Amino acid sequence: MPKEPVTRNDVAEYAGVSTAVVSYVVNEGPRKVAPETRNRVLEAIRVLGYRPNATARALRMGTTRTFGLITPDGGNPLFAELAKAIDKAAASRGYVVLQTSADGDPATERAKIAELLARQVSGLLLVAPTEDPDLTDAEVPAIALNRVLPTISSVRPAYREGARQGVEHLIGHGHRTIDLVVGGDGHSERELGWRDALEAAGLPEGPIARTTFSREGGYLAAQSLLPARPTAIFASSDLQAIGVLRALHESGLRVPEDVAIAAFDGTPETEYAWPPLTVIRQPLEALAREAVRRLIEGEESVEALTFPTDLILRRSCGC
Amino acid sequence: MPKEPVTRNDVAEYAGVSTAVVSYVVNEGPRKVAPETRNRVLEAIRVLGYRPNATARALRMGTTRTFGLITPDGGNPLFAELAKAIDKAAASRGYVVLQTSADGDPATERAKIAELLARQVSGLLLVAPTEDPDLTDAEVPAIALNRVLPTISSVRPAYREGARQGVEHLIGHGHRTIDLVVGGDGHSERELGWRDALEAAGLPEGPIARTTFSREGGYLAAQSLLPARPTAIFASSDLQAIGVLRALHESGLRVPEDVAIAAFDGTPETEYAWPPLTVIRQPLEALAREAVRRLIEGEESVEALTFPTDLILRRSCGC
DNA sequence: TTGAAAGCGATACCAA
DNA sequence: TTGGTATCGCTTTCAA
Repeated sequence: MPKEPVTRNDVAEYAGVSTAVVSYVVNEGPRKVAPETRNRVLEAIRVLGYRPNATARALRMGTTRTFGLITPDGGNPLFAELAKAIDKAAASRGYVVLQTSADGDPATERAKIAELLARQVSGLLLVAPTEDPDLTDAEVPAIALNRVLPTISSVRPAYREGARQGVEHLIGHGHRTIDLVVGGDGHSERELGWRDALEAAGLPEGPIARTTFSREGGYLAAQSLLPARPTAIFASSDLQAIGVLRALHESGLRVPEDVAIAAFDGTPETEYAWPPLTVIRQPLEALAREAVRRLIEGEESVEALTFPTDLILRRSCGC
Repeated sequence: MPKEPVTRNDVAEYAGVSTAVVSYVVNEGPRKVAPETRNRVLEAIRVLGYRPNATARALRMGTTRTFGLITPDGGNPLFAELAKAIDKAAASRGYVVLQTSADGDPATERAKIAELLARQVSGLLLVAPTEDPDLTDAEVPAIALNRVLPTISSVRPAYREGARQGVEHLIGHGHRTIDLVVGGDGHSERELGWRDALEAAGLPEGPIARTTFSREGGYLAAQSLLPARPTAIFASSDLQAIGVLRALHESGLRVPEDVAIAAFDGTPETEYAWPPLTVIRQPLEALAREAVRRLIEGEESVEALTFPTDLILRRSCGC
């Protein structure tokens, strides 16, 4: 049964002081309060079960201490992990996170951004946004994660270097051709990293299968690659690698004996894939912390900062 | 560069009307506005790029149209899927969701609840809470998902019937013993469903391995079960089943030829496990919709509603 | 050290 | 049909 909310007025009355004093006590400033008065107020707060109204506070202060977070798909394990890291980083600074999915659809994305702006979020975190948002008359800092945009600040993993490292590792196992399963628009940095490694080793570019960033995408891509008998495949995401694994199993191919695999991302799912996947792990915690820091500290640099990845060796590459 | 926010006053001034009229136009009520005046106001809104301040509105109206969502772990694929479904259900009703993780820790859970209450959420969604929250002097409706609590409303999958159905299916494949890998406190409904099925078939209870709701938990549990040569294992969660699979693969056991498996939950990950897992799928969308509906419509029933699960047959059971 | 009061932006009643 | 204004709960300046 909903009860009447207890306000600062009730507390003031109960303690026999003015509302200003209650405020001083609650916020420990900006004026000092006599210890005895302070105790009366504290007692009143306790007895009445008073909880300051953050909405009123936000209106007065001009800040909600709330971030808006938009991902393409909250169900994607990578984004779920990233969201969790962001929540943690935000919580440690006293912020909370309004999280929502945009389904990778530009129109939905715009609508969600508008909704979050109307709610006066103190900052916007856009994970892999589909387009450059129009924030010109927004009073709010924004940062893109895992995608570089012209007009807003961004942080991302060192895609190119990470991919290169993964492919180099595969090459180190003696493979002369490394197939690529890649998502996105064909200008991905992960693809460039794959090229870098091949070129550095004087190897020709292997076959490329372009697809979506999903398990099914990886599965279909692998099916298109298999007739040519690949010996090693690099996948641009975990999910794709999982799909690749399935295609290989169905074909009776052994991993890593017949085909070696490595993938970008490194979500927990890969550790329990069969065989366990060698991955380039995204530094999600570092990305989250830096993004939150920039938002809070109002760092306006549009410079796209990059965070180093981790190569995690497991069975799928042949190690 | 942060700009000055445009307020309703600016719009009123620009349009040459009072602030009340702006409000009438924005909210399409509660008073009628002459078409011509209305157009002037709309024009002003457009030109100035006015966005109503939801914080002020919330203060005035006494509702934020925001839900608080607490899960034990945002990184868990099941909870991520559920959160996504909740976001969708909430968004369709004009609500947004403040999502946070409590790490399955009661103290953290209490702190997060307090934080969300202070922020005046319009409702609280608690996924698998660790304890019965003290909401006695909160003005807010709450609902538990996937866990029944004495003092608050709840919705959950038909754990017992679902588990029973899964185990029955395994029995239908001719297994005379069904091992159980189960998480939680030992009073789980999933365990009861397993018993139901065994009893109905006149079969003795198979071995039980109690562990955590995680991949690693399933892995360790399976290792403890394997020496006795099980022919079928039912896991109380997807994650555990994934861990079981790994243990089986490492032992060189074939699934489903040597050991059949079925599991509760049905997250997308199971479809791409090797072999694909037969699962009891939780009706996440239905759970989310009902939870949101109850919160919005203020249904105070403490009755614990249950939603039917889906048995999804894949390779791991022997089908 | 404490209190009175203005003001954050929006809603909606009461008058005009 | 439109406008003036009290109010939501809180913070903080200014005065006492």
